[in-house]
Amino acid sequence: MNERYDFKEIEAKWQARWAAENLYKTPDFSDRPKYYCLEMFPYPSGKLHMGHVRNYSIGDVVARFKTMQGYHVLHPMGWDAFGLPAENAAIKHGNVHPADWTMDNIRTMRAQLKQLGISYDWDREVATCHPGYYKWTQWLFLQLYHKGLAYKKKAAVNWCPSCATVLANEQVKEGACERCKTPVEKRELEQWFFKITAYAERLLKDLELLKGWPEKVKIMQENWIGRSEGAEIRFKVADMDEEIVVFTTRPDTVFGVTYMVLAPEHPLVEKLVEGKPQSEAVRDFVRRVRNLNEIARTATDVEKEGLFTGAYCINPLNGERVPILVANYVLLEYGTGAVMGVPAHDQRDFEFARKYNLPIRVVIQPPGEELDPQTMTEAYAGDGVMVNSGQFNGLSKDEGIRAVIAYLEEKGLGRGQVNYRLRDWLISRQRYWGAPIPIIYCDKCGIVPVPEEDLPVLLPRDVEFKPTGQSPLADCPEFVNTTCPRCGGLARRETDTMDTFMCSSWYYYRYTSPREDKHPWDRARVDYWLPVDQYIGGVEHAILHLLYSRFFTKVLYDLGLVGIQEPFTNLLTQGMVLKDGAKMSKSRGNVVSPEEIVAKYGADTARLFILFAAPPERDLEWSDQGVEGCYRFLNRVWRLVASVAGGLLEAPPKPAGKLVGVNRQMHRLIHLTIKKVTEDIGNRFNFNTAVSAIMELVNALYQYKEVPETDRDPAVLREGIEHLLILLAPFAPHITEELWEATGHRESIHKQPWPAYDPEAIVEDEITIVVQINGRVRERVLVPAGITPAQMQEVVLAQPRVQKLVEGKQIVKVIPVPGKLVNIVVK
RNA sequence: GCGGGCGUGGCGGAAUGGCAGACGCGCCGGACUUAGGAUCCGGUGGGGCAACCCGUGGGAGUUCAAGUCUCCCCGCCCGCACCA
Repeated sequence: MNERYDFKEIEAKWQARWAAENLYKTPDFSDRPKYYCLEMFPYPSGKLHMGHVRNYSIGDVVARFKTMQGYHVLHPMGWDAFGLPAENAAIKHGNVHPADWTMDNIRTMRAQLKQLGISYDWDREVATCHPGYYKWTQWLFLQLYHKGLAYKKKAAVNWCPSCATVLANEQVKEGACERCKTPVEKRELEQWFFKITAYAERLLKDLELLKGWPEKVKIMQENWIGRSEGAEIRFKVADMDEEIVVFTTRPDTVFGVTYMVLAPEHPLVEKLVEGKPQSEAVRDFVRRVRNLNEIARTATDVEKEGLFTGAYCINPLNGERVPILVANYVLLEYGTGAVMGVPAHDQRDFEFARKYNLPIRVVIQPPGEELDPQTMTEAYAGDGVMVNSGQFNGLSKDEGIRAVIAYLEEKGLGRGQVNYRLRDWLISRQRYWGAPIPIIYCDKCGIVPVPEEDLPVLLPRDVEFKPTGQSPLADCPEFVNTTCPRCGGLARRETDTMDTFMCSSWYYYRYTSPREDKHPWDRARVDYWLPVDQYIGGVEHAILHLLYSRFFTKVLYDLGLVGIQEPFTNLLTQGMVLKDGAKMSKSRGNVVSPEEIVAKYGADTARLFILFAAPPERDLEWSDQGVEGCYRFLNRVWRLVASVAGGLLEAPPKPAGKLVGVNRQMHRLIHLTIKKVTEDIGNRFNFNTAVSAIMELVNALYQYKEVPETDRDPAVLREGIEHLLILLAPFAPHITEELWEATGHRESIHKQPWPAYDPEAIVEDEITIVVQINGRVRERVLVPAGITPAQMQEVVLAQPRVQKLVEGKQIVKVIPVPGKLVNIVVK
């Protein structure tokens, strides 16, 4: 065999052979237990970046490992292929069509994935921009529509002026567009929504089922859903036939209400100020606040500002007249857009009241303390006893909450209420490169869904991509003009397309039957493969994609289309790939391209480094020298195996009889390594320590090779080399396959069963135990392995060195830890 | 502000409450060599000639024993952010 490790030749050779032999093709069903290993599919942005390489290397180790363990593994790949960058490229360069741009990128990135040697079943590849796929995205939209879960409404929505489209709440980070960081604006638009809020409680509750998800992701979703319990209370407006409904988590403090605040956009504001001397000032204020963008509007450090409307409302519990104000700190979108002001027991109300000299009334007295509104420096939100609250005096906070709610319900003044921060999912996008929303508007019949047999509603190819703020499809008469499916009259198509998160909310079902054309998927196959056993991807999708996918799955369950309630049993969120302590980015100029690394060192080195440099959840610091180290290691493996490849298979596959000395030690290490690598991959996904165990095995095999041939057992050497290759195979599939062949094996290493360690092999006759005196290591003793704690103690105390050290001291206690150490406590 | 995570050699990182620093990088020394930035072997937390002592962000505590558990503090990272 070749003296040199020629990765270029080897990797090309095996990639071609694997493809020719369909090594990674997955039959639809099998008697073996199934395992669905899925990595988040990429947006085809151009070329792979290191984050992709990390994601897919991790997934590949898991898929290969599970396959070798005997599972029937589904490991597919596809493309989240609709989206803005394609369209932006078309706008920028003029002559490139988003479809062509996308397909070019897919070709490039598919080739790159193949170069990495990832074990995908490419026959199952899907692309969300393919009509055969988005037909079913549209079909699913219709199912939601028929179920009343897709609806159109006019609302103040997040508008990104740079992307020239609306965004879902989830796509707004710190008041700015998640994609381009442009501050978002509010626009009143009529848009399509999915009623995800109808599933808020289930999405929250079922987080408990997700035992295999990181706590962090579950907490983020929990916070995002933002459940809070309280009450809705109705305040009558004085001298007017109107009422203001507030949501509060503290109905026990209603007697402490000293004012009422409305959001500037609250629909009642105009009515309240009409004809009042305050009207102009209030209108000015509302206008000013509305013109601010989200960042300026919602930053916490913004000074609270408010104005009196001139109107009053009536506290339903004590009949008091309280002034109604408008203020910038009240949000229309949350609760009812109105807040009762209880300065004594809410910090925001407290600050606001101090600023505007509004009265502060204590209605909860903390234990062992007397709150005085004059001297208070902050609101008291804790538990205590109700005071100044009429019939409720003397109750605790929690008793008060229950009692007030009961009273409100009895008198018809309000009711207990659960509120969520989660809003409905806005799915309309004023862009071209997405799945058209399958809806037709007819002057006679109104909103008419496209009949299922007319799907897909195809995207027209020739469209002008001007970013005008409305969908480019609106300027395409051939697309817009149609006939009403109901009355046959002239009608217009919906021109907005769907949020691409809709496309990615169901792709993991499609992989099971990617070319099915009568249904979105084959039910038997979905029932067989789903849920995904292991999902792997970046934590940036903790809310967006993962929440939407959970929502979709629950809807599909309710529609009877799937039999599962949660799509992803186990989730692994991989850390970022950093260079010089920062995320790789073009603007920072610290990008390392996978292409260059693969060209210089090969795919096996690239994969190995990425898996070795850090555990998968943690951020990974890129190191060129670290890559060199992994390359050196593979060369070392190459030379080791090359030096013994010749007659390796002439030895028996495993040693027979009782082994002694170096042979026994080597045999033992082989099995310890099998144990460690199996546990590190299988139980904890600690690939870095698995690799280091394999490195130790290689170091030991080098030593063993130097042992004179007369003292060496060729069966042990064979066992060591073969297991080294098998254990390394999921990490470095090409070099191990080549060496496997070079040592005389006929069948692919990737079809070999994962080895089990022999418990007999790892037992020891003698062990070294540590002797501590007052917790400090003072001696080591070699003892028989089966020694009892009492014997351990005896042996240790008999050691001359121990006797010397405890001489003249009193032994207070001796603690033997079986098989490990003995600690002697002396005074 | 709230929630979560992290802090260990020169660096990436190992350590079911039981020998801190596995493995790799870097560095130092040696071997081979005309030469090597290839390869192989050895060394490598700090102090001390040594016995020993000191060391896991800082401080306290629990324990025979703490990187690991508890409390307080400091620093960095991530998420949410006036959510009533």
